[in-house]
Amino acid sequence: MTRKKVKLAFIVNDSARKATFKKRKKGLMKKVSELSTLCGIDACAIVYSPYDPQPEVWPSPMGVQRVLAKFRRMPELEQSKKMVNQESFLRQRILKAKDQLKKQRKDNREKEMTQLMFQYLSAGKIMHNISMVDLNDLAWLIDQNLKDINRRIEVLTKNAQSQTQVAAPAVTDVAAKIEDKGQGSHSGQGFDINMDLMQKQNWFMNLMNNGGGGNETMPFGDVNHQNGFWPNPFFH
Amino acid sequence: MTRKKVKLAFIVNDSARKATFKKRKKGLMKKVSELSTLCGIDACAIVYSPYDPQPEVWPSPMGVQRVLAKFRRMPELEQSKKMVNQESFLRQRILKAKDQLKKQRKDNREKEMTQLMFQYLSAGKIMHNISMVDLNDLAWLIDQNLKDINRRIEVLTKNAQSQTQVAAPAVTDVAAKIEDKGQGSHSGQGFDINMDLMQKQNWFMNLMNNGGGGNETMPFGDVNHQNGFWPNPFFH
DNA sequence: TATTCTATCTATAAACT
DNA sequence: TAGTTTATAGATAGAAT
Repeated sequence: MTRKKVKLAFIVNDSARKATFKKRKKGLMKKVSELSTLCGIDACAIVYSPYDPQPEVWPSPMGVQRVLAKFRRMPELEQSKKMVNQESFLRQRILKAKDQLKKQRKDNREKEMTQLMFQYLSAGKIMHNISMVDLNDLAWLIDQNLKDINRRIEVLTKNAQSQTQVAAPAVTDVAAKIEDKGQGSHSGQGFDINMDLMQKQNWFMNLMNNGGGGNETMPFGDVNHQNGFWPNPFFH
Repeated sequence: MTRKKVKLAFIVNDSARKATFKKRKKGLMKKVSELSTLCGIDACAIVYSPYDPQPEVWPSPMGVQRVLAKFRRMPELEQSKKMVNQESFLRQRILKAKDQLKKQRKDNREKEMTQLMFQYLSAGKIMHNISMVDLNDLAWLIDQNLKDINRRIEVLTKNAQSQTQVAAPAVTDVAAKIEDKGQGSHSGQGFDINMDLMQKQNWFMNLMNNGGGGNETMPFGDVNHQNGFWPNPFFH
């Protein structure tokens, strides 16, 4: 079937519009009824249609009259406060859609970087033609993963002291794989999981600046870094 | 998580009620908005809550006033016609629930009989302590299956004349399995897929009446049958 | 045209932050 | 308490009857 997401616009086809009207009016009335019952509040709805001279109302003519009276009793100015009108309603929805787009982009970017990360891990060699921006994000992602692993290690360490010796080396092995194959052989050293963020950033920058030769690159160099803040790069 | 089906009743917990109110009011307003846009009709909603002295309305104070004026202009008697009030609304829902229950029971019964049918097929022997009612329904079910198979055969026969010889025996084999293992050996005969419904009913009745011995039971006997109508037994 | 069916979309209860 | 997330309940578009 592959039902499409409805375009929120007047339905031109007459019979389709009538069918939709019937279904949605019914759904709407049910919603009003539920809202009123669940939350114990006064509410009413009035719906006019070309299919019937009478409006359809909820909960009843009397109920509507009562709520209307309450509404009319209020000064005009008060009525306008806190109200949901069509314009502000649409603005809200647009804003929400934008937020969702932003979030989606962030998620996509994160997936992209994860894929890149696994390419590094499985290919076992340095990829060329990767932009500075990608490397930056990739570094951030790896850092996040290491943090997660460290948190996990802490938990395990607390739960069973004997497991510390098993869990910790597992982490350094994974990181070392990038380092060893890509850089030549610093194999004895492993990846310092406590190395600060700046150092890791620099490692990636050096990797980048030294092109593909890479044999003399020191992965854990100590060159200049601009500031002490490493923002989440996925918030573009 | 296993979210429960909401009981449609006043939410006693204050914070839960407020949270639900906010979510559902927003959802409701969206629904009114969509109904109005999609179907190009006049509609309004007014919601009072203890959380705000102002009512929340849709589409706007002016819009509400306009719809209200239209509503008030109508004679009282007219207003009451075709209206959805709480009572008729509930009656509708109860009726629908009853229909659904009925349908569910029918479905359950059909599944039960299907299971029974496969027990016959796989156990390869006659089950005892099966009620007349069950046998009746089972017979109906098997008959339905045979009809389906025959329809299928017809289609295949039309599509490729050569397939007739392959498809037709497959049917008789399945039916013969019940017959052979259960009854002794009438193996050469097979199951006459064109046998009329009455004959099948009688076959089951005979099966029933002859108890478990079953060696001398003629499955396709021709004894007395009360009427020529075999209703769908699942409509209890 | 109305009703029924069902795959899919949407609303939202409950858990989590 | 309010906002966010996630999985399920509910609504409904489009097709079939």
